[in-house]
Amino acid sequence: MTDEHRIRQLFPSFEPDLVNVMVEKAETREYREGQMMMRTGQHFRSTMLILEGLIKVYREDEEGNEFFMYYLQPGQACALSMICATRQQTSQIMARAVTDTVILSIPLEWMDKWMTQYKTWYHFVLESYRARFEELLVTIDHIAFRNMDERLLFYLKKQQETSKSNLLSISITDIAGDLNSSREVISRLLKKLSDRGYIRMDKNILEIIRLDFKPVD
Amino acid sequence: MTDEHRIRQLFPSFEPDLVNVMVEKAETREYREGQMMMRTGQHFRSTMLILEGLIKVYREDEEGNEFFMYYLQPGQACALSMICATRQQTSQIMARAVTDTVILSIPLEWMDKWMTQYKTWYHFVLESYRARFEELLVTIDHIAFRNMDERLLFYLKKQQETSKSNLLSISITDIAGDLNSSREVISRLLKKLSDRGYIRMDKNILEIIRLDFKPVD
DNA sequence: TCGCCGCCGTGACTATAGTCACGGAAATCT
DNA sequence: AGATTTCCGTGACTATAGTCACGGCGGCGA
Repeated sequence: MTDEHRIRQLFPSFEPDLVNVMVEKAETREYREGQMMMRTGQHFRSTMLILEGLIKVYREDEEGNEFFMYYLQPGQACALSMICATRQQTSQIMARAVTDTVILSIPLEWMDKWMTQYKTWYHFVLESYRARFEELLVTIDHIAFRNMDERLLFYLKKQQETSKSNLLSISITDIAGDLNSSREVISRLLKKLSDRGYIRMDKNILEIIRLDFKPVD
Repeated sequence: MTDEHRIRQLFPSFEPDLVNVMVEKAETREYREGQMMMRTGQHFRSTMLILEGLIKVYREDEEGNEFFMYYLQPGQACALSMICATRQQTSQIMARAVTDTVILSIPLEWMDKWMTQYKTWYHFVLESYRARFEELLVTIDHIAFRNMDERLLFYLKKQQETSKSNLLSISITDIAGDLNSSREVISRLLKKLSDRGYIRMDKNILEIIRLDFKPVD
């Protein structure tokens, strides 16, 4: 499939002229599973659209604590890179390829020019940013107001949506890392969820049965 | 002082043409101390620049828990209103005037037009958004990684910067609300800070002595 | 086959923060 | 002045989550 085709499919809102110039000016870049794509303090010289794969965006503090923020999937863009790029600022987040990933890298001078030139690009950028902002707000709600059990349910729901499957093959240790908790705590909570019939755990596969109800004690 | 003068002073980056058209198209609006300026779920039909006063922006969940996010001061803008306005989305945050406040209200059709027309406006909008985004990231760091005592210190530091004074006249109950904690907890922590010479508390005035060191046990 | 390693489960303990109950001090109202 | 309200401090208790120590299990390479 040509790049042009792929862009049209993943970003249907883009006007034809924009797609054409994008094919010409942007460059595809590939990352292998597990590779770091962005580090705290790094400067952007380009922004990126995701064509293939899955990217995990997270925050890390000085002591090395990680905190999962959100995934980026095909058809989405790294909002932070877009804004930071225009202002020549550094990022405060980390991004790692979860699976092999292909992105479209757009040099910041074009990113900037297109904003005034293509309405669809302008709207895409703002909407990307707004969506991430909302996502952060929801995240804040959770860590500020919710207990671990609710946050775990929400996390599983997101994983389910992202993978489009009820069978998750994620390790308990990883979940604990994503939620900035500890393995033991998550292990116990999963047991509780399992007892109540929300999930089933067999070997290292976690099956989601229903996440529609809040856990009540 | 004329509006034009005030805009020039508070937003020195704006190009002269922009200031002129802004004076013509925007309208000033006033809010009294304590008045709500924005509610969850409300639609924006305009964006706003702060000319005078102090606005508290916070998040509220279904059960009425409040969580302080940041203050908006003269020379700043409500980033969320800018983006939501362009996409006709609703807000997920609340804003209340802390003191009597004057804002410049800009209908969204102009806000949108100026983005392509005035480079300085375009950069202002993006930079406002980026700054708020960073602020949210820092907030997430704190509630995810830090304990209450550190968060309290950070909170006091912010209050100090905002009020440009070492004497804060905020109640303990309010601090607890802002940090989504409880009065008793904050009371105890403040006592600890006071014992260690970071602050002094006399009647209902809190004097900040030094916030440069981390509290160690 | 043996030993190592990564992942997991569990009991016991600790730390942090939230809750409850109470009483005191100061301000405000009538 | 007396009553009411608001804010504050404190001790005691509870809940939630993090930590420690240990042992089990399955995979995998030497």
